[in-house]
Amino acid sequence: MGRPNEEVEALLQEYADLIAITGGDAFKARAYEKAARAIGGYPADVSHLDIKGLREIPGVGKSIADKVTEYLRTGTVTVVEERRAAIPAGVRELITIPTLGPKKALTLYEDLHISSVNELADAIQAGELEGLKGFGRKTEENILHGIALMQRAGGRILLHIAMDSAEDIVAELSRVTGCRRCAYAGSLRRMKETIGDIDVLVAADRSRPFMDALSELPSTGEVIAHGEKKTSIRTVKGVQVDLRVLPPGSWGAGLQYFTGSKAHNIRTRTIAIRQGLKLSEYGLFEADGGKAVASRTEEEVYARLGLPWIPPALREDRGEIEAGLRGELPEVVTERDVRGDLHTHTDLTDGLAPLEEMVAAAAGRGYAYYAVTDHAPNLYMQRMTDEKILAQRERLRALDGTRHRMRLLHGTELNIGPDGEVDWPDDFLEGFDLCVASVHSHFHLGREAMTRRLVRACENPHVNVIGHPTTRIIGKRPGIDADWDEVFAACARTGTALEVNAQPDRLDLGDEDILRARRHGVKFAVDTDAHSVLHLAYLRYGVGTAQRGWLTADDVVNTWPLPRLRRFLSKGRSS
DNA sequence: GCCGTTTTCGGCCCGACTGTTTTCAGTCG
Repeated sequence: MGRPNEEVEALLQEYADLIAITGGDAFKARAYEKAARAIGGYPADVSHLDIKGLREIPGVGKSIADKVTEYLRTGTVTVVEERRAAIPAGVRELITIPTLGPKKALTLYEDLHISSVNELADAIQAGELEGLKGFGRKTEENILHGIALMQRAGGRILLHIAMDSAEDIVAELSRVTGCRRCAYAGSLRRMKETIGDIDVLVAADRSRPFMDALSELPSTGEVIAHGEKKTSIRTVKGVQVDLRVLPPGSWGAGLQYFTGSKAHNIRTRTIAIRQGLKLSEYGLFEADGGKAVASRTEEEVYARLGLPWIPPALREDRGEIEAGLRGELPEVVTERDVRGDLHTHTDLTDGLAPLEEMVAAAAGRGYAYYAVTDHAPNLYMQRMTDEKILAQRERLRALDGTRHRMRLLHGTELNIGPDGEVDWPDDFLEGFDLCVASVHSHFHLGREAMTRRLVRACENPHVNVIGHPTTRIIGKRPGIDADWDEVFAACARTGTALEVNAQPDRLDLGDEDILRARRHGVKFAVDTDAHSVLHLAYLRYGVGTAQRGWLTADDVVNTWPLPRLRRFLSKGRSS
């Protein structure tokens, strides 16, 4: 069930929330938040650290180190339990609603005894908030909107949460005697941005040991169904997992069937029918007589249907069948193609790790190049100055080439102001190897103004990548409104790449927008926007999203060799 | 609660925006 670091991070974050809700010292709450984040992003396993080791983590002092130790030893922390007893869990849930923070949550709880999102929605509908101090009509609207946004995610979970659970379960089941194959399928394998439930497949002659093993995992909270062919459980984190055990001979057909999507499978089954065949999770059979013709591998099943093997990320019935039949399936970009990350942070701004550690971790991933792009001054809270970024450049140049010959690029993440302006003048920007530029404020300009703003940013001769272009946060904040076709055209015209931001709660651009942008001839940068060493591994989600957008390596500038990338970054200026 | 051009306690990411106020509190990035 996740790394101990994540458990501790969640616990400390919860404690911070509880302090905030109960009106405790805001700085104390922030101290816990900071420590939570630092522990979550800390490379070493906290359960292997003693008090001294824990206190070496930035933001962790005596008190927090003691609480972490208490948690690791006993599984609980007394003071956290006390606060939990005082505040129902549902009250904490309230602050996950955008625009609703700890103060309003406490008012709702104390004055109206509201302790869940549903109760709040009902109370607003019933007009019970009228007259409550600080809650006007507009606030009610915003809250209802926030709740709707949350519910639209429909209990679906983010990709990386599902992936962590799925990989744990696959690892566990793979150890069970008799396991021939084990893998996750479904929307997770297709790398959809949110996941409803996790499908796990096992190939084995006997199903019982696997059904039992899943039911008995420590991460299993509740067994929903326990049968011969299928077992469903809910993890302690509330994620539903469906396990199916297939005869080894049916592995390929089963994997194909349970990977979906439904729309893709309808197409493959229709093709089978037209050829006098029948396709099911057990194999491809002759319609009359039922003789099996293919089932061992996915390749075999697709081949018998006259199709090449189709990468799971493409299986959405968005033209992949037709392209496959024509032999024009794109060779989608893979993680191996990526030569470097072009958007990353260090502890000079809001990253957790120092420059040297991020660079060492990047080198460990085998990158040919790596860009450091800390925040620029207009994101005031980061307190960037000319002196600080230039000093970082010195440090970076000194490190350049010392790590497996990986080349370092010095960049920055600029802020795109409401009129499309950025933080520094041209002559200062000239000194960077590349500039990412992103929207961090003024999310509610009108469509026209927003479009003009983004186009102007593209036209800046120093802006190379538009970071997280829509600024959406999945399940929390919709993307900004702009005439995207016009923005995409501007990107193509000016040689500005669009980012596919790999943070699992962003995945921005998303697959649909990528497909649209690609038609304009835009180039892309698949970046992690890493704020810690661990985030560098999020690249896989960005690549998955890029694949869902049908991108090839040629579409993605950070798969290119460095000289070609540098030419792109010069935007036509003589360098 | 953590941290320190620091040894003992004061400052802690700072500014903008929104909505509810009528001078400001709460939330967000």
